[in-house]
Amino acid sequence: MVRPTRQRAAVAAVFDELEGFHSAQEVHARLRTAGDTVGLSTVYRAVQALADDGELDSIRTDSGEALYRRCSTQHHHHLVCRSCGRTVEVAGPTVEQWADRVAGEHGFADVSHTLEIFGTCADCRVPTP
Amino acid sequence: MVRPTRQRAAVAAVFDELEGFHSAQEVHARLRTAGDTVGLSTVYRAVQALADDGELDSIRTDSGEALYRRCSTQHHHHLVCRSCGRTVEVAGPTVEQWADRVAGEHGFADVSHTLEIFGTCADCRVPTP
DNA sequence: GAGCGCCTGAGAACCATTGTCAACTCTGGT
DNA sequence: ACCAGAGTTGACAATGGTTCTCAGGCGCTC
Repeated sequence: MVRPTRQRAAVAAVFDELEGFHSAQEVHARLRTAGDTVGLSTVYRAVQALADDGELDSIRTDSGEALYRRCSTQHHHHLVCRSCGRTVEVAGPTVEQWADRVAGEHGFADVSHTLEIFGTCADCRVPTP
Repeated sequence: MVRPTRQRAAVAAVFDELEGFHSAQEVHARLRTAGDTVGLSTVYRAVQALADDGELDSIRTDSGEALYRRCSTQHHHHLVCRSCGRTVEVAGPTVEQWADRVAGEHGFADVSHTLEIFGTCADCRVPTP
């Protein structure tokens, strides 16, 4: 049984306030400085629980750190700027279908997939003369 | 100055022999069992150097482990069995184009992407009666 | 062959993440 | 309200991939 607790609410609240991706460590630090003492383990657990429930979306940085963010329930992918980290959510029915079809053709069932697109966004691109 | 050494050649050779993605740890273990003693640190350095040179491509697993593979001239993705780990290489021109187009629409340049498909292969699926 | 640097490698350090476990706190039944 | 039981918490230890350190090794050039 999942029980609503102060700590869980606190973690969820952080993602309501913040835009974009944030690490568990960051959430923990933020709660600490806000005077809201929540154990680090608890933050990790809460964040993972939220991710399991589909309330948070997670990606990995190049350094292997896990980042989470409040996301829409519908399945989508991310377009991430290599320079400033800005992310755009993109939906791609085409890709979903393609992935399912290809997997099916090879006899794979219960299919899921991960897709991240990286690039340099317009703001970060240096206007080379 | 970059100097060609036995160790670096050994690491590069591993990726010539192997298909798909492999971790630095795995490369190290493989060299060890092959009687080719190369320090773990050196494997990490070699792998990163190769990645910097664009000879290897890297991704992160869900657990945060870094995987590398030889950049084949031909771009493709992987269909991985969750149970036995069997992988199938799949090419998807559709996806490539879609990714480029979507990125372009959002003003992103210099686009790359990672895509992995997970599922349960026919052999591992339990024939539920 | 000699000297200069880059390179190597064993181990320690690092750090995000996960595991442990006793104490705690909801929740439902009485 | 009270109690019992089960989910939760949090300080701390442990884990594991990756990086750092530094003394010694080795390739290159002269």
